[in-house]
Amino acid sequence: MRPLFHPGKDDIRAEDILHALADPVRASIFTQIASASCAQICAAFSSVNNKPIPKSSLSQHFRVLREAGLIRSERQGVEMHNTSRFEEVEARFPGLLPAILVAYSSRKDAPAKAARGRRAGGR
Amino acid sequence: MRPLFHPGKDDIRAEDILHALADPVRASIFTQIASASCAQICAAFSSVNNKPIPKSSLSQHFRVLREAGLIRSERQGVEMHNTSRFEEVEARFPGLLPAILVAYSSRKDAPAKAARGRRAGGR
DNA sequence: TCAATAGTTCGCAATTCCTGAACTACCGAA
DNA sequence: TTCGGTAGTTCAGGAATTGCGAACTATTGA
Repeated sequence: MRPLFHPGKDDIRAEDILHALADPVRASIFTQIASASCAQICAAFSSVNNKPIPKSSLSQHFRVLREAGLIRSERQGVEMHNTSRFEEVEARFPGLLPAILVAYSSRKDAPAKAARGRRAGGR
Repeated sequence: MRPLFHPGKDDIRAEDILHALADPVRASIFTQIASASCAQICAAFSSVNNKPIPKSSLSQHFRVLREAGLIRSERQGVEMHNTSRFEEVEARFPGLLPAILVAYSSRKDAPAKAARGRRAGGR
């Protein structure tokens, strides 16, 4: 198993942060990470949404978050310990994460209205 | 030609904003839009970077920005008039756009270090 | 050593993205 | 009205990315 890559604090890039958090699933994972394991997140998704996310997909999501510099993953015994790198990201891009998290938390939009008819007839 | 889709102010979604601005090219377009036409943006990219962006790609970028609710595009004679919807987005997601724009403008990262060795051997 | 648990990696299908070519829309001149 | 030029959109295909089941790796406890 290859060692997990974590970008250095100064290598964190705005586009990686935005890309990582542009996926609502990953944004949700990130907000739930107060030191949660992958399995706990997985269980949470299974119960809240009734759509259980496959663990391979979840692993990929964690990788994207990790390589964007948003979380740090360390093995602790048999499971993985994920911690937020909020402070580091905040130091590099002040105000960015709070603004994004607020934007997501304020979504009162109807839940996933199936593309809401946009891109009508779209490719 | 299909009429251009613009989401209503309250239909703007955080994930669309983040996805649209996760692309440095689009972020750059957005910051340059003080009422610029597609052709002007295109010319700007040709001169600044020496990599001219094909107009079809540019058109797609504009579409993503438009459908995310970030810009408004209106035909004015033979060319397209793009204006920022900054205030509307700001009203819906306070602080989001300023934080993102600041994050991009503060990038002092070495220009495109060719993936910086990350994802070593990565898929 | 074996079984169980947690997560990663592989491989392929599905989706999305990029871009040259063709097309549409508008304008001005003949 | 027709032609020619300019500006931008749409189409089609290949490239790149993503999603996910299956196989694999790592660690612990019996």
